[in-house]
Amino acid sequence: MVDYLAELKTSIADGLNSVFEYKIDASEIHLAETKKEFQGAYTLVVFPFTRTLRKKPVEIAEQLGSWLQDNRPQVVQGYNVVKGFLNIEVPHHFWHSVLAQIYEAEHHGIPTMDSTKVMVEFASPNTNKPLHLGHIRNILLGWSMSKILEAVGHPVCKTQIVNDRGIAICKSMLAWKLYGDNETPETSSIKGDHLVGKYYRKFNEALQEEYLKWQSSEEGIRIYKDRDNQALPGDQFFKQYKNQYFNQYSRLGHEAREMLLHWEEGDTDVRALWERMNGWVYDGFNTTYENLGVTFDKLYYESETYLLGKDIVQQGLDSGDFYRADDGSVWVDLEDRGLDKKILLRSDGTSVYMTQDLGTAKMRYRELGAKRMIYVVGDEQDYHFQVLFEIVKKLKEPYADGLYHLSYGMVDLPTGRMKSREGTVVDADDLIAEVIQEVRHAAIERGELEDISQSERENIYRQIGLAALKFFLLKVNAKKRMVFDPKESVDLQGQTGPYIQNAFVRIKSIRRKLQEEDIDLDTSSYQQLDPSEIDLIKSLMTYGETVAKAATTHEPSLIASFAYELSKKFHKFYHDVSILKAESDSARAFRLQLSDHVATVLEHAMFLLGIEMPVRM
RNA sequence: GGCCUCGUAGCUCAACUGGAUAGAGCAGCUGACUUCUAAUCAGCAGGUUUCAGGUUCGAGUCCUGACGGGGUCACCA
Repeated sequence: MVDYLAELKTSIADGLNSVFEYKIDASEIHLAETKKEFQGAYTLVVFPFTRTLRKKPVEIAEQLGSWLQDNRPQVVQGYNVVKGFLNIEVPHHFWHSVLAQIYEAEHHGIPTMDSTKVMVEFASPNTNKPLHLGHIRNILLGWSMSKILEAVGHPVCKTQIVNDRGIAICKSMLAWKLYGDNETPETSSIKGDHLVGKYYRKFNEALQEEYLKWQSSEEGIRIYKDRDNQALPGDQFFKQYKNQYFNQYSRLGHEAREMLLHWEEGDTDVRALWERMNGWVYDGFNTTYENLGVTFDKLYYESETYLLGKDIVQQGLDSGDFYRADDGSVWVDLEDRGLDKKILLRSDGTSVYMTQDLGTAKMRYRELGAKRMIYVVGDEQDYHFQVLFEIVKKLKEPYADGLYHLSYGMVDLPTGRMKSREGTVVDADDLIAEVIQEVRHAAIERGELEDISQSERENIYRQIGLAALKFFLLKVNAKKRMVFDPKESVDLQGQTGPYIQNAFVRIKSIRRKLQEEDIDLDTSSYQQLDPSEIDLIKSLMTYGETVAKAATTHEPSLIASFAYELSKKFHKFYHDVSILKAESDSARAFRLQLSDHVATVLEHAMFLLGIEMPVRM
């Protein structure tokens, strides 16, 4: 659909050739949209040609413009030159044909780029506590990325890896055993993941209490006296020492580690408790996922993958890519690639995180046949993935070039980082409930939707609330750290999800008014388009390439920006011209077609973000 | 400290990868609903793009350095 632009580029290339005998491929010509303070639709920057043509920019632009107007009148209606910028005016009949092309285009004009299978991993929760705001950003980014990749032709496998084992869940289990009094989600009516999180907190409280007592015990006093840095005050010393205390002196620490050992040995009781409590957590997570509107195609559990990767280590040793240290540990040296040495097997032969990830990648490649794998993980793990990918390259795995870390920035609060110790972590379930509640309030105040059933109304509140939340998180460049202001996230006006939904609802409302009325579909006699109409068409034309770009750059925020811009232009159009009471039948038909298409594209763009569109609001 | 990363309006974010007078939203002020949904539109105000150099026709964008924030440098995950 961009046929028009292709035609324009070819014309420009022809012009450069005939006027200046300058040969250039049309694909190398870069056109920008003309800024709104100037006349014209598209702009060619002629500065780059000045050097080879040895002419002043204005001369080049003038001669080229004049040639285009004379020799390609069907493409270029007029032009003007400002400094080195050639602004090109497009004949109105082109907008008609462009709209028609857009209307008929398959897949909304999104090009099919690649049909390689790709795996996207976008959730990796620990089972010792509920999901929070950070997980939400992670999940939404991954979900959107999956939809975008599907839109350009990839079969996508959406995966989750559950960190279901380790010391953390043992802490929750131990605390539950000690203080739980057999409490279950049923007896307490607490959501399963929250209940397990409650005991995780309980463990840390108990540990802290125990630690404080220890600090004034004989042993504690002795350790403090013997500290290396004598200048360090007590509270700071003990803060630093906590980890060591946990591992060496703590009774609770000892018991938790015992439990982990029992778990690894397959102790029936421990395993039973583990399965039971993890089961509660999964029920809880599933509710949250359902509320967020996300699903997964394949689940992986760390308890099943944590031993993987040892064969890869062997393979690396055999090929000489890895080496064994004197104490038996296995390492990889990546210093020639600007990285460090990294351990892959401990001296006792057990695997580390990296080993596990190597094994999991290989397993996924075999199982899913995915040569491309995208890991949606926070930027604190940038280095880890850099190393992981380098190792895979070193081993020349067939999927080595298809690995990508979609790294996103942390979510901060206006008060700073979320800190579980300070209780500032924004809980996922609470947050979802709050945005919906906010919408309910606003809707009741506006007195809208009173004529429909309670359940329909609630569904719309849910759609709007989630749109506000999701759009708020997705409009920001994924790589950037962002500030989450709870007040702003429930905003329903301005640059928000509901603003976009509102544009859609307005169109649907017009459609409802039409009923069975006949619409004259002949739009050709509508000649003089309104600027707001041209603006809309120009936006619609770019949808396909926007999606393509979002796919290649792994950047859902591009879709969010697009949807916002398109809605903004629609609201302006809606305000400036009358649709149902248009000045002529053909104007009316034209505007209806245009509006319909805006609705279709908006709905699709929002679908790529994982946001539903209500028909009323 | 080494490496990575970010720094744009009071606040939250854009800026088509080097193009015109740096744009939106929120917050503030002013106007527009008997009209197709005002969850909207129009306007005012708000900037030395952290600072200092450099590259060139042209820099928020590229290079060097400084300052400031964040991350990461475990036989943790």
